[in-house]
Amino acid sequence: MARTQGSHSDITGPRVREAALRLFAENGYAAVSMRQIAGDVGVQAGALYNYTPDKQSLLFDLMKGHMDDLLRAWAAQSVPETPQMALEQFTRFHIRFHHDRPEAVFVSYMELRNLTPENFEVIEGLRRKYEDQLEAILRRGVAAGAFDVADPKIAAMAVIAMLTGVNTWYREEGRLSLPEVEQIYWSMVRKAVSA
Amino acid sequence: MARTQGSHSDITGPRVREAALRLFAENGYAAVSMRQIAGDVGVQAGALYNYTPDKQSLLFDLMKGHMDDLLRAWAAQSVPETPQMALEQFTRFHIRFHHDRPEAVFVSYMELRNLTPENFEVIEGLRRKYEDQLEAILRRGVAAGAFDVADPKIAAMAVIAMLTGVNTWYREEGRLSLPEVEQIYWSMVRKAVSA
DNA sequence: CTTTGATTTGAACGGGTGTTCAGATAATTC
DNA sequence: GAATTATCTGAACACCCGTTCAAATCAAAG
Repeated sequence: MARTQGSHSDITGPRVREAALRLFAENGYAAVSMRQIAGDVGVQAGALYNYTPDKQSLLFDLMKGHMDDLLRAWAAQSVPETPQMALEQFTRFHIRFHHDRPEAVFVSYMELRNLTPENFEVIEGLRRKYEDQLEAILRRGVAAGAFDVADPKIAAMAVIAMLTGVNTWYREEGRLSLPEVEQIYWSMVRKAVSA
Repeated sequence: MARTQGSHSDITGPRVREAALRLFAENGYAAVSMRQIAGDVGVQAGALYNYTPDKQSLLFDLMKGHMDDLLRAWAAQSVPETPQMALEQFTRFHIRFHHDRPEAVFVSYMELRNLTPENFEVIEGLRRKYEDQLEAILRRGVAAGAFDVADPKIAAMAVIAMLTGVNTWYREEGRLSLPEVEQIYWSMVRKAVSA
């Protein structure tokens, strides 16, 4: 018995990635077995190897895909006129984008140490690229006299850490809507770097 | 062959916890085996069970110990006169305390999902207790007209996320000393919640 | 110096791991 | 409708897992 009715590469491939993402987010990369992922897809473990060379590549592809999505979505934004507007755009963009894909965010932040050194370098490079976007905004604001931060690089790290933290506590059914959260965080970010 | 010269419970016990903490921080709870921990201590795997009933308790005890240390150290501080001074105290305390024990911090934030539900509840309760300390400071500041935050609870989460982020990038050999980092973050925190 | 009790070993338990692959099956092509 | 190709199964590979426990060893007590 093999190949149940209606099965296709185009269907199984994405389902493998979806199941892996969900299980990695829920239980952690090391705690999830290929057999678990396969079971979730409704297939035997061996079949997974039609879609990934190994477990490590599955993790890496998920994280790389997430970082690519992030940078692509950011690059697709319009360029605001002032540093102040750019910072507001970044704040709201970061909160929304991360809110929309909590599993990918969680995996990308938690499973860095389970990447091989080479794969880690790639993801780390992409992350730095994203951080550089905010740092550039802050530098422009300082140059224009709109912001006052002692160290733009560190301020960028601080702001990103603060914004990413939303994912740890925000619940859809909670007392605040996402726009309200955006507003609260934008207010804090604006003041934190204000001149 | 058993029990090599000079071995004692008082020595092996702490060494087990130290090895477990270091290995959990480095590779993650699920990826570390009892045999690895034992090997690090210089003992066979079976001997570990003189010091912990099981692997889960080892993780829980490390995390519980860390949270207890945190709350005890915070409680030992003097109570400042103004909300502004209290916030500065919290900011500097958090950065220093977390800087001093990066492994315990890392494990306590990364391995929450590897706790049993009951153990998770305990750790989560302690964490909330700590967050409540900051929230109380913010509320007092708002009541006194010194701070302006739309939502003290969320502001507390935001500040803590920002401060804890220091651990992800700070390096002893980096270009900034810890007092300098404290100053930069205090400046941002102060402004972020300012009236 | 013997006895006692704490400490550790080493082997075993049942079970799970990532990965490979020949053979079976189903969809597609001619 | 037969041949081809993509897809999947099921079993096997060598190895690692947390935990238990009788037996061995060592430190301390009498």
